[in-house]
Amino acid sequence: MNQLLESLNPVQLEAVQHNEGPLLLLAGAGSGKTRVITYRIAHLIQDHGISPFNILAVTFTNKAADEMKKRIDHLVGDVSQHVWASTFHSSCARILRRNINQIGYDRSFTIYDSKDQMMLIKDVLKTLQVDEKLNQPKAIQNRISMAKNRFIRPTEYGEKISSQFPNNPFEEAMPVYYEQYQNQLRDNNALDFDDLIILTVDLFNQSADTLEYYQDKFRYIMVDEYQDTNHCQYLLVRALAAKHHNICVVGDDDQSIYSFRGADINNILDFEKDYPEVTTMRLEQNYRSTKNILDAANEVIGNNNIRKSKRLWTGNKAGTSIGLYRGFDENDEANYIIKKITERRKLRSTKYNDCAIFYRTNAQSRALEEALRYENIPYQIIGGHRFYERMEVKDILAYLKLIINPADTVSLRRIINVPRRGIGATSLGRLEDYARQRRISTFEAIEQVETISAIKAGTREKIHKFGQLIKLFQPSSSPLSVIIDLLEESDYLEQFEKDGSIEARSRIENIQELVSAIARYEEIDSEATIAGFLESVTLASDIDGMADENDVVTLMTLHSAKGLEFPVVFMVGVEEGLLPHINSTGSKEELEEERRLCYVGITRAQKQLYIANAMRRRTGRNFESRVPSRFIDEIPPDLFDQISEYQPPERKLVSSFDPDEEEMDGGYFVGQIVFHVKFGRGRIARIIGVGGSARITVRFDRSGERTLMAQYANLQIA
DNA sequence: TTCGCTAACTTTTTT
DNA sequence: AGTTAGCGAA
Repeated sequence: MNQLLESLNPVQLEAVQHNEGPLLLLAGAGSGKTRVITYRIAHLIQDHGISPFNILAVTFTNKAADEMKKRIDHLVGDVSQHVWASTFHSSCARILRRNINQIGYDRSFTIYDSKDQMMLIKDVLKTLQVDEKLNQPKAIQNRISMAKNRFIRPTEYGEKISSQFPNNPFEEAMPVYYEQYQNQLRDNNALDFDDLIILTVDLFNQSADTLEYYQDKFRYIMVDEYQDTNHCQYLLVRALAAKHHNICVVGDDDQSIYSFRGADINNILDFEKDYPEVTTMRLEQNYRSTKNILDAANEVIGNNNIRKSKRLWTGNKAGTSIGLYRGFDENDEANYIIKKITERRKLRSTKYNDCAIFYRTNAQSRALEEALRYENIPYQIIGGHRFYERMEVKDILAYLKLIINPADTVSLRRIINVPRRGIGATSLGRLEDYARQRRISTFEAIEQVETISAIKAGTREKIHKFGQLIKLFQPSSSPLSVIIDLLEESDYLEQFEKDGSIEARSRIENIQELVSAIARYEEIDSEATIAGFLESVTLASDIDGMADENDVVTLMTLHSAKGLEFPVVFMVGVEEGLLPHINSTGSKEELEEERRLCYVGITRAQKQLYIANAMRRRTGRNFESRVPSRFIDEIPPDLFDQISEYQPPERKLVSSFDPDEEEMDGGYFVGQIVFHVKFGRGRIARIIGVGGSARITVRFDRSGERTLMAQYANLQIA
């Protein structure tokens, strides 16, 4: 251990050796904070005789937690497995599985992901007979989540939030929606993501004994990525640390990128106020990136005002210049990246593995994927359509959820007629009416279905059979045996087997993959339960599924990239409207968060950074002209390679898009002969504006002058 | 009453 | 691309 300590720089060493009392560690990007946290834990265990049972380390993703465990294991060996290293959500789920009965929930509760949540909100709106167009479920979901993050209850919502929006019918209705939603959750014995945190805080508020138990258990607490905690998580940490004050939080206000999820940057800025006796340390030496890359990052983030002032420095050499490319469109942008990857692979033995491509929105991955596939470059995409959100996977998971928690009507509704059993919306509605009248769950109504005269006898029998199917399985049986029997008994696969299409085949493969996932889970966990598997699945994050051992290029959003590093980084779509995103340029705060996002992207790069954008980009049906991001202007020009731009080929480009799309291109010119479906042949007289919104005036042979919108004109070029 | 087909609409970031 | 509303057929 002592030998290990020698490898730390003075500040890192000081942080590792600071054991008692609150510690605020402001750790810049690439400053070795994970190293500090793991060494600190190892130091506590080995040199101070602290029991690993008394240590809680909270990270942002399960992957980060696993990584941390691995590194602690490396330092101290097997005892490391007793350290609680997990995410906020997983830790809380674990606590609630033990103690939630103290606050009136059943310990077999189900955790709803955001899709389940959405179903429930839609159901609430339907019951209240509210128009979904005026009161969008997504907006409601957002409001509720934000309220929960701020520890605001349905009863307090009106006073604390709605009152700030006078004469806003939507805001005024919110308390009702929120309350109904929460009631529904409770009736279903279900918790959403935010409930995991808020109910743990409730538990601690209501039971002093339980709180004290966990305070004493977690005498040493470490929170990573503290800048991304929300108010509710702050309350949780504060409660846990209140007795012993051995709380070490690590964060970087410059990397706070989750305010849309309720992250409160004040949690880090105000830590010193909460704990007056706090020791604050700054890790400002960057070990990750070349000087050029770090200089670019520093210059960009220097334009933010709301931050603790600091400047990262590095002893690393300047390295190569930053590549900047302005492509013709998203396909050209993708081709540039592929060219660079292939080039590097040939010249300097860069592996695919070393390369990552970051974008602002998931939709941007499409063009990149197509290009990579065309060139046969192996890649993995993090996020987007997650495996566990695939329709067929969710169906099977819903079966499992219903087996362990029959009160879960969201899952019940999902599968009662999947595969088709001849139980339609009308019968289901009658079943639910019956349940509502008797104040029983829908599943209990199924058990009494023979007595429901409103449902036809034939359908009653079908519903009864469905009930029997679910009751066939024991919640306590081994997950693997249950899923195998379930696939057999439910005839679920038959619908795809009959189909035989590629799509159906891939669905069957996905279910097989789910079975193997359960098998793997059973191998790892000696106390495997269905509930445990479902929990690990629901709380898994995109990043958790990332494989670092395969030689593939990795694609992900800038948000997902946080905490990672790659030798070669490509940032694409660095344009106004995308980064900063169009929806986040309303306020100074939002814009600064976009800048931090850009900063996070830049600082992921170790050796080489490429920044790319496009002159025009396809948005839905149309093309839009795009302007380079203001963040590019914030990088000193001398850090860039010679700036390259799309060069139109001599002859007309044989493009990869189909002719229909080509017409919506701004590639018209005055004097051009064009054909219109209705107006026939004509010559372009004037063009006002650019891109899809341009107005083109055409002098038609038959019908005279007409002005058309470029995007709708549908002109054939002669 | 259930089911399958077509057409329209939407995409910021996520535990 | 994936969901959803609406319509006609079984």
